Amino acid sequence: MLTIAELILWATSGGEPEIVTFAVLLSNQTMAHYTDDLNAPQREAVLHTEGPVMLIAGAGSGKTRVLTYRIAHLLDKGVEPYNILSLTFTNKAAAEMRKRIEKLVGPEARNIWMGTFHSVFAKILRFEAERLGYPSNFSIYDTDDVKSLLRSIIKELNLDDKIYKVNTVLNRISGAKNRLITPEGYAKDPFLREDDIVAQRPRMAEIYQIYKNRLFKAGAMDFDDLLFNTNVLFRDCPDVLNKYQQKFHYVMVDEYQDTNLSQYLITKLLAAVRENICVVGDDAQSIYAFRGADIQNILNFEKDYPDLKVIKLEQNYRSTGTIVQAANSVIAQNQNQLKKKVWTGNEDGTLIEVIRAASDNEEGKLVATTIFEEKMRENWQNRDFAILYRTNAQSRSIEEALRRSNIKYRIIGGMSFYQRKEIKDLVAYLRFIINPNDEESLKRIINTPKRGIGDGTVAKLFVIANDQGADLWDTIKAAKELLGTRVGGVVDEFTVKIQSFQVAAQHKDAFALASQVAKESGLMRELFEDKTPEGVSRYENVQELLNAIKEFVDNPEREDKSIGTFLQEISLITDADDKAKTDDDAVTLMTIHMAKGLEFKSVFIVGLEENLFPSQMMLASRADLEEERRLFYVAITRAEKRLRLGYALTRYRFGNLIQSEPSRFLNEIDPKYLMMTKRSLAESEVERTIGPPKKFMDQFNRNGGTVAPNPAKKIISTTHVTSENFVPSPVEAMSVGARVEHAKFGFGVIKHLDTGGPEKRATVQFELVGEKVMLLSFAKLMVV
DNA sequence: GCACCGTATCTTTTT
DNA sequence: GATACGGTGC
Repeated sequence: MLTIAELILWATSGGEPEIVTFAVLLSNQTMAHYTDDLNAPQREAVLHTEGPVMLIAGAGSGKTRVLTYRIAHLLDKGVEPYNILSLTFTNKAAAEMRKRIEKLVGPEARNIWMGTFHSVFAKILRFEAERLGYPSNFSIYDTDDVKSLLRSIIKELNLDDKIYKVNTVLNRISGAKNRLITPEGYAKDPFLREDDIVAQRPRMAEIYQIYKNRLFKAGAMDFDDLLFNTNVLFRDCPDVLNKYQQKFHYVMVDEYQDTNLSQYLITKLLAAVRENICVVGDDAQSIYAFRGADIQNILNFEKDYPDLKVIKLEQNYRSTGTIVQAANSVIAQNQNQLKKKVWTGNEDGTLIEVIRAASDNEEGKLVATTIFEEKMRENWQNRDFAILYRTNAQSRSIEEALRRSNIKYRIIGGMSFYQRKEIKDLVAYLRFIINPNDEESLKRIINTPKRGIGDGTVAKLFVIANDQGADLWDTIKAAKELLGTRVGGVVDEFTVKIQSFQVAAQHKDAFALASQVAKESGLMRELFEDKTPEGVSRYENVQELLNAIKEFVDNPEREDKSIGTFLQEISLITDADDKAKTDDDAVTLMTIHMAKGLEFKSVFIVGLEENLFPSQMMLASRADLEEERRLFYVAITRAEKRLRLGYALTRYRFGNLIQSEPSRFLNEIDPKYLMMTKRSLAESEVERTIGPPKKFMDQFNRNGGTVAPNPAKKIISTTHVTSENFVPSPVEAMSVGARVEHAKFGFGVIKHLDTGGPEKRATVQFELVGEKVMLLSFAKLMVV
């Protein structure tokens, strides 16, 4: 029996008339069916296809479902899939959406233009490269390539690399490109110049200019160029712009709050003719300002399209009431935000647990044991859990603990497959074969495996190529004349080998070519001879790359099987996209940034410490701190059922121990949603050596936070079981010498009353915890 | 030209 | 605790 989708497909591809009617009927039913499980604003968003639409979609509000249905609805209405452009934030999100649309409407979903800004426009640039003077086989430089090139330039200019730090230079250039500032524009900009002069690096503009020239000469683009050059293309070639304007009848942009100026302009240009543009965003989840994202794009949007339809999705279907309200209480502290009320009909669920650990290692252990217990209790699987952190470096201690507890885990982010040295080496060969001006690839392979061509020789060749304006490839082919016969001869052998590969590339498919290169370059032999475990693993990685190329070539759905296309695709793959990684049942570890858009039953946010989260670097301005807070908001809203917040009192950083204080963010959650668990195995030891984490605990107690009954056997000596008839006494009842009971600190005597300040305060000598100063308006004390 | 070793700096987050 | 760079000795 055919599925409805298949029927529709059959009908639309020319079935018999009766069937068509039947299918249309079914199709309408399908519509009715799939709009049935949408709420009113969601349905409106799906059905309102013509004209500009902006969806303000709160966390967990079913945004992906709306986008999926919306596209399915367009296809249902007869829009051709290749007339739809859908831009997502990650390749994974695109793949996921494509899968879901395919379920609804069938295989025609494959022809929708769907992907990240970078991948979609890289594809377009490849078609149109000549218009910009680029080869269509242009290389895409990743961050490592870019840094290496910048290092060379800084060195060649004889600049101090302590002042001109590669990362700083890269950030400056990247920031400029994202705002569409050219090197000439950079040099003229008084603000940029002022910044650079203050920072003692007056030659930034010059570096930018040289960098740009070198990329162009190498036939290479960096990530930012993919967007920058798309803008140049559309500006300088109106016919090309017109072509794509006519092509894309419907444009959709997900995660609109994270677009930068460059991306904003591209979408605006593409949608200018039909204005069928739908953007989806949530200002509360804007976490990429550091990459040039600008919330203003959302505000500008209303100005750009006066007849804009704004739809707000505010009902959260993902999380418990507690989690939603806690998240709201956090984000409410930001001044900059659009008005929006996220709510949920879900039950309140359990309180959010705060886990305090003595050290980062203990934090890992507590997380591991908690996961173990919860898995048993709820019968959940590893894949239901995620551990989120601010920086990649934090994964180490968690990994260690999970390994010891035999809990399977996977790490998203960090070094991806395609960043490994052995992979990059082989990829560099392939890249160089189809683009022999690719300077960075040449640097990588000219002496790999070792063939006696040292840094000095390579530097010499680059100087010749750059000074005389000659092609890099022509230069090294002439090595024999340019260098001595000894080194020149070796370089010559290398170019001959490359040329033989280039010939092979003419008639062999990508897989055959890659296999030949792996073998004849000597890369495989070198790795094969290394019998250390790392060496074996490297050898296997290269095999895996070859397998991936084989799969690429064997895929019948693919029309373009050229090695160039393969290289382009892998250069834009990130670790998060790796499908193999999400297949087995494992706990997920990743940064909060990577977690955006995902959801898990049980979420741990760890490392909630001042200077770590919020990050030290984000404390300077309110805007930065607010971005950190949005990041915290994103983290909280990943959780469906359970949320736990962890912090450690000590942590290794740089390899030496530092003390940390609980994050201010802990104080920003309304304490009525929190529960303090005293799980820490070494708790008493912590108190003795470090003292209680005063700031957070004080406020926590004062505000009436809940302390959970200790799940472990040991009761901490400071825990007090409140009397049955405990009722806090009014402030007037307090007097010096009175014996009082406190919900948490137990019994004590008031030593001193201070009524002078704005708040009445009492100094109380407790039997269990010693002397404490308490604000009477907050502290719950009962006179006994 | 290359292999080895000590030192400095680094950590925010990503396409 | 890693990596990248400079210095040293072969």
